[in-house]
Amino acid sequence: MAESKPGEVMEKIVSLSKRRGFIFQSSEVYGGLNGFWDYGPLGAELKRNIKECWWRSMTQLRDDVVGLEASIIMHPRIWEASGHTSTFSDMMVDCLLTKKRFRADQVDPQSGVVHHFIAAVDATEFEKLRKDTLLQKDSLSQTSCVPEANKLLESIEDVGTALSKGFIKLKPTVNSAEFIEILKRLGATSGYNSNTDAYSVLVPKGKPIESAVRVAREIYAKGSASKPVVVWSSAADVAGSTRFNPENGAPLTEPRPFNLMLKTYVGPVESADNLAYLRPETAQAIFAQFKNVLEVSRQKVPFGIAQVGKAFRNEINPRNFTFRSREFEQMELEFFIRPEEAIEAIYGSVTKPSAPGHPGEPQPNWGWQIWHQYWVEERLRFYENIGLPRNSLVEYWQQPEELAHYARATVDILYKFPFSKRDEKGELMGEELEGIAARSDFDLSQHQRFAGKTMTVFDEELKTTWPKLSPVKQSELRERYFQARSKYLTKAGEPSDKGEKLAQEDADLLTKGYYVPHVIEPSAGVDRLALALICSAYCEDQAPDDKGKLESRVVMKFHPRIAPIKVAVFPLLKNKPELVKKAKEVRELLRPHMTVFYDEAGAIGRRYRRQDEAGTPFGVTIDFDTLGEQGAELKDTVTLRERDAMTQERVRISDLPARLCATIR
RNA sequence: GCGGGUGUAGUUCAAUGGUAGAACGGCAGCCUUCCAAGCUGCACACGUGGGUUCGAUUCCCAUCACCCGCUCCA
Repeated sequence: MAESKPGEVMEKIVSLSKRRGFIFQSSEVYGGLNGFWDYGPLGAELKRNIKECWWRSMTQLRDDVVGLEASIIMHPRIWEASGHTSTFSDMMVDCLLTKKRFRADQVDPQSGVVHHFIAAVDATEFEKLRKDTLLQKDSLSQTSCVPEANKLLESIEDVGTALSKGFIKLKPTVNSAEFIEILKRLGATSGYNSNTDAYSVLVPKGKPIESAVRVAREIYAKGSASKPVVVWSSAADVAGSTRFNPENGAPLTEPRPFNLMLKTYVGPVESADNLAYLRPETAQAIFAQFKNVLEVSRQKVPFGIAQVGKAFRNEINPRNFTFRSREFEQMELEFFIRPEEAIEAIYGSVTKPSAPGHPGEPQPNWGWQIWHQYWVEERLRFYENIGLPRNSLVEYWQQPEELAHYARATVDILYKFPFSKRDEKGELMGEELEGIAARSDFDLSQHQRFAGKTMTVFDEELKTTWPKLSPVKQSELRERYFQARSKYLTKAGEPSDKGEKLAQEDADLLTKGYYVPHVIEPSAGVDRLALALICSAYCEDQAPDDKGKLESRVVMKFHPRIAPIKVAVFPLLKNKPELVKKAKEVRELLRPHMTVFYDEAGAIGRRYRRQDEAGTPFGVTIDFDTLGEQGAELKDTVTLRERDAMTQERVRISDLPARLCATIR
């Protein structure tokens, strides 16, 4: 990473992304669309490589994980079961003064006196109006506003001190709606400026009206009037109101639904019956298809289901280039494990983590904690394997208060993006690339309840082991499992008698070898990873020009495994047909094995530099030696140029495929 | 969602109330025996919509987008 100012690095990366065809703004010719991005030729290759690396390491190189590719639109009930419908459609209110946002159901009810304000006038203008009216000034009479202005002032109690108090009180006989009408007419005919919005402010009982006036003036001051004099109309006692900000008594907006799922309609009719959502995460499809996959894959718990696919969230505030987008791609694994009661029944004990770091090859008696640790370490290895240095990553253990209610533990893997916040020591804190969550049996249990279909697995080993346990052990394990199920059902909102009954049934099932598996979920963002790899690869260094003078060079130091183009093939000169012919032969030789880019335009140094910006790790140049002009021993050898060190090496053409394939796999 | 800033070729930047230049990049050609050489030619831009004006890329308003700070991030 180049040592520039933080904002500048990001700007350079954004501009290079466009210049070289990594990332474009979506719908750019129409002015763009907030939160959506497209990948150009190099970006598309980069993303493919990321996904392929992930897929290979998660499924093809393992025995215990299989794949799934589910539809983006699923049954709406899935999102009820997962909790997305309710949490995504919370009613939210905003404080009109501080703009702070609250969940409507979490505002503490307040009691006290509500002061109603119906308008505000600018202090300077009000004073001018008052004087002009008293003096019957021309400016008013010319627009025949005198009667209006007179009527306005007559409606007010104690006009003289209104300015110093900061508020106007209407005479009890005055109709406030008529007063507003006069204000508006004055504004329309003479340009007299006022704000006719109404606000109410709550103050505790016994507090003077001035404290309400102060809050009201601040609210009006955010509008047109810089020094507002507010118009007070009435006050009333209230009890248990949730319409005011508990912190300052300022009014809150009407509760507004706040749904972060993108909606669509299935079928041609836009009715509530047809409402569907674009999935906000890919994980739920895995849970919903759990039984089908289990049935056909000949897998047994512990095993996992992996999926790569698009997801959509109607983010409030897309930010930081592609980092927070409304359409994005996820790579998720749901790894199903036995509940600890089953492990203990079968193996006598449960293995827990004993030391930090990778715990090694999975063992059948591993408990959820060690499985969780295993996946954290596996994922860190993955990132290092595709070129993110360990010191650019942060392993962050979520604090208990940060955990989602169903999660037992979550580790975030963060990458230190240039736009990351810094801690008090000035170190980049990092932004989330992936979360590895231990989610207990929450998800499958939810779908079991909502769909009314069993999500249990049958464990032959458990069934045969259980009868051999001592009655004491049996009842201990059964009780623990009952308690766990009972806790879940209570949290899920089942009435206590029904919850108790269901938990007893679950506990009975355990003794017969059935249980709902628990799950460890490593969930990563493809686009975030692509951005991290681009940021990590970006590098400015010095390279000599053809006269040996050092010039700055931009080079994308992608790991060969994920580099969009693996090798570029150049004839040294393009006007020598023998060189061109040979170079094209080399291109065809390599093409079946990797992405190859052929370039014959311009000087050779220029072509190297072009590939440096694309992040192509290798350049192969065909020269006159290749043709055998310097003798037979150099015939059919080429220059292999390495991107980062710019070193050159003489390599036999026949050795090239194996040589290059070794580095890109 | 709030506040501030910015929108001119692919990129980075100029200039201007009378419809725009450069550098680099791109393409084509010539040349060129290993790190952005040279020469010739070509293509490409005032984010969008209103308003003011005889005339707007320029001034005003709105909108969209991007950046920064807050807010939010199940």
